[in-house]
Amino acid sequence: MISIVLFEDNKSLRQSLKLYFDNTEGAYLAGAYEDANDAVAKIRKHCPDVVLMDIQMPGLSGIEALQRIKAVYPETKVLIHTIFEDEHRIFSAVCGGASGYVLKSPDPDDVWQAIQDVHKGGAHMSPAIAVKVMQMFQNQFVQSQPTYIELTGREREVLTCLVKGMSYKMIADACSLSVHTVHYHIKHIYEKLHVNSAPEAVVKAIEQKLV
Amino acid sequence: MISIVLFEDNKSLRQSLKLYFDNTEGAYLAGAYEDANDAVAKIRKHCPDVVLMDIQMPGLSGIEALQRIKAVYPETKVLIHTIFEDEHRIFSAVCGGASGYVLKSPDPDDVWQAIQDVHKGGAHMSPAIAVKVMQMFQNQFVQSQPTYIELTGREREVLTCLVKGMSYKMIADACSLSVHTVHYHIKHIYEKLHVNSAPEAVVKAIEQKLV
DNA sequence: CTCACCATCCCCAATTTGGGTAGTTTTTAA
DNA sequence: TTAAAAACTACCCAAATTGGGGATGGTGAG
Repeated sequence: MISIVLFEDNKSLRQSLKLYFDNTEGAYLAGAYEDANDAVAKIRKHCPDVVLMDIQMPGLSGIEALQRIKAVYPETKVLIHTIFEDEHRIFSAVCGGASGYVLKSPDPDDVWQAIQDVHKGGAHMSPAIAVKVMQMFQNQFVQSQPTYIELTGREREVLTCLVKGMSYKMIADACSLSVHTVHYHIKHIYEKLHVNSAPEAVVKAIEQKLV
Repeated sequence: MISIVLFEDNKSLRQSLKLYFDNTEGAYLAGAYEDANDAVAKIRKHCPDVVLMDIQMPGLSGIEALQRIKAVYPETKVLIHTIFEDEHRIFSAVCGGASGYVLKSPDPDDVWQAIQDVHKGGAHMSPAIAVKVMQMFQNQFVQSQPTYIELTGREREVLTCLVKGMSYKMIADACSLSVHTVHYHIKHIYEKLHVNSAPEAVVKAIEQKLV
C-alpha cells in the first residue's frame, strides 16, 4: 500500500485523480490539496510515501514546496506532475531533489506507474523530460574543444598539486622531488598550456579538465 | 513500424528478443549481432530507427560502439541494454549520446516500451538508472557549503582578474589602479579566503563560485 | 565622529619564473 | 636490437613577481 498526498490546484483533475487512486489496488490517497502553502505541515500530518506535486499553483509553487519539503523530510519522495517541460523548471526540480518529473497525461496509469517506480526507490521521468535531462547532462560534461593537451605523468601530477594551491616546496615534498625538478616540470607545463604563471595554469587546467 | 538492430552477445537472449520482436506489432528486427565490432557498418547497411546495445560483449564494448555510431550517425537512436548499473558506465553512456539506458528485465515489454519512447523522440531510463542520473546531476549543480564570503566591490573585481590569470601589473592596468593598490586588495582577499597564494585563491574562488 | 572601504605608497624577504647545463632512465622508432 | 627521442632528475643564476608588514589620506554612511 503506497500512501500518496496530492497537491493540484485544478479541481477537476484533483477529483479525477482521487477517484482513480481510490479505485486502484495498492494506492491510498491520504490527502489532496489545492495549494502547497502549508505543504510541510501536510506532510508532517500524513507522512506519505510519495507526494504528487503540481508546479503552477496559487501561492507557493511546486518547486518551492519541493525544496521546503526536502529540507525537512529528505526521505519523502516528491514526484513533479506538470505540463511544463522547459529546461529551467526541470533543472530546478532535479536539483531540488525531486524523485521524478512526470508530464500530465490523459492516462492516469502513467502517473501510477511513476509512483510505483519512485516508491521502489527508483526515479521516473517522462520520455520528453528524460531526453532534456540527458542533453543537459551532456552539455555539462562533454567538452567542446578536443584541444588535447598531452601532459606526461609527472607533469599531470605536478599540475594537480598546483591546482590544489601548493607551492613549489610543498609539491616537491608531496611528489618526493627536489624543488628544482618541480621547477623543471612547471616550466614544461607552462609551455604546453601556453601560460606563464601558476594562476593561469590553474584556470586552464580546470577549464580543460586536465586534472 | 520501428526498425531495430540488436547487439547482444548472449545467444539465448538474442534469440528470445528476436522471437519477441518478430511477434510484436510495429517492431521490425532488421539485424541481430553477437558483437559490435562492425557496428558502424551494420548501421550503414540497415539504417535502423533504434539500436539496442548490450555493454559487455567480446571485442568492442557497447559504450565504445555507441560513441562510434554517434560520431557517424548522430541521428540514430541508441538504447543501452545491460545489467550494469554502476555510475561510470551510466555516465559514459549518457555523455556518449545514448537515448536511453534500460536494465535487462525478464519482461521484454519493458524494452519494447523504451524503444517506442525513444522512437518518439524521447529518452528512457530504468527507474534505478534515472535515480542515479538525477543524483549525479544534483551533485554537479547543488553547491554544498553556504560559506558566504563577503568581498567588497573592488576585491571581487580584483579576484575576477586573478581568476583570469592576470598578474599584479595587468590587474592594475585593467582596473586603473596602481600595483600597490592591487597588492593591498589581494592581501585582503587572501585574508578573507584564508589562503596565501594566487593559485589557492583561484581554486577557492572557482569552487565557491565567488566570481 | 567614528568606522569601513578605497586608494596610494614604502620596505623587505621569500617565492616564482625563465634561461641555461647535464646525467640517467624510459619510450619509441628504425 | 640498437639508436634516437622523450621524459625525469638535479642543479645554477638573475630578474621579476609575490606576500606580509606598516603608514597615510580621502571618501561616505551610520
